[in-house]
Amino acid sequence: MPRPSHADERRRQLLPIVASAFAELGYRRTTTAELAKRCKVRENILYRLWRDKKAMFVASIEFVYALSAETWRRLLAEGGDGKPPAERLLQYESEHHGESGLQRLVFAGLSETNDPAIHRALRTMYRRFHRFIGEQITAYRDDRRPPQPDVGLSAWAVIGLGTLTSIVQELNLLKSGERKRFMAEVGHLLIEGRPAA
Amino acid sequence: MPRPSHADERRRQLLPIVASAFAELGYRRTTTAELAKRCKVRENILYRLWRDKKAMFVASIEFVYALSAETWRRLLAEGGDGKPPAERLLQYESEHHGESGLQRLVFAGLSETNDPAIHRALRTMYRRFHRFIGEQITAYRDDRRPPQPDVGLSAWAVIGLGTLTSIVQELNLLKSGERKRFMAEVGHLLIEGRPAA
DNA sequence: GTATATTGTAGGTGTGTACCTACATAACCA
DNA sequence: TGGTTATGTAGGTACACACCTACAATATAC
Repeated sequence: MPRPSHADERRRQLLPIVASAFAELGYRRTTTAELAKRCKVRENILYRLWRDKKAMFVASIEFVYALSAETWRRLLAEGGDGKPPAERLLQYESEHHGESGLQRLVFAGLSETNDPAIHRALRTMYRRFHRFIGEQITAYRDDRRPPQPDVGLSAWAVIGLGTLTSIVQELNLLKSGERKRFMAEVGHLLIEGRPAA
Repeated sequence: MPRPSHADERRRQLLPIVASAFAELGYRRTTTAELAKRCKVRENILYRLWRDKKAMFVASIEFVYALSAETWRRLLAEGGDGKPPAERLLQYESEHHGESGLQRLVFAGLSETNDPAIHRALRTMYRRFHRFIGEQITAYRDDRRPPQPDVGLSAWAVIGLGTLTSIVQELNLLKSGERKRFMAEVGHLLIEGRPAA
């Protein structure tokens, strides 16, 4: 029998490179030639690992989200000297926002394609994202002080907060310190239902 | 003397068509050929009105924002049977969100280009947007009930709310009714600093 | 009417790009 | 060792796209 295929492993090796290219350049400007160059392989090797460019993009979305979620889970698991988990998440994101490139992939997927497969991938990603945030908010909340806004709505709003933060960062609309304050104060308001002290 | 130039008027005629094409297709997929077709002119006529494709895009951003702001101003001016202005704005947007295509232009500008002129145009647009929303929130607030969150932060958060709503709509993540409720409840929380009754 | 500049038409051109074909090489299993 | 198949190399193709050139037509001011 012939050689066994190491395609899965190869995909795992190259996906981070592919994803970061898409996040940096968007969908259209990320040419398959550029991808090949960054991966240090020939184009048609990429085409042996994924059916087409679209499939590379979809895989990138899934990869980047999985990576982010994993990072957050680790952060939350490492035990937080008393601080509430959702607040730690927000603080972490206010310092590392944009690093994963997730938002840039979303913008690219929304504006550069009308592809149903890509939209499906984004939808699935957002649903997972929303559920994850919702779980953190629920875990964080203190039942003793209602009224608090609906968890589902809060979770969407927190995601929107992240999206806007990423735009604000991209366009240099707020300095780093202001951005952190924005994230912390509005985040608190959305989660707790009242302004921070 | 020769014929006078009607270029300004021509630009005003064509800009709505150009802008809606960019909003619908993004930057890259909006080819100059497609623009010409929709405008029912030859390509090089567009190139006589704007230096290049980038200039057409920048003009579109300015046009669409000006149009939105004008719509909101008219809405607020027409006197609102007792309702507070910011709430009417939010309600209006929850019903008409996405119609202007402003958010799609932002996504396109952010993901499909790295052009400084385009980023400058987006930055200016956001600053105006932020100031406008801030003014509405200030006008709306009731001084008798502190504590309320910082107006500047609230205004950014409201913009973020709009952005997320547009993504949610694009991806069909919430039904229309849920989207409206989201906009109303979170908007209230952001502006007033406490959940709606 | 005529000179002059604005409009409109027709057709490139050079480049970029997704994806493919043909073939050489090397790893694996019997 | 030999047969089979994964992996790598080199080059190509068909098309799409931003932008340009050359020229005809037409509207205005005198």
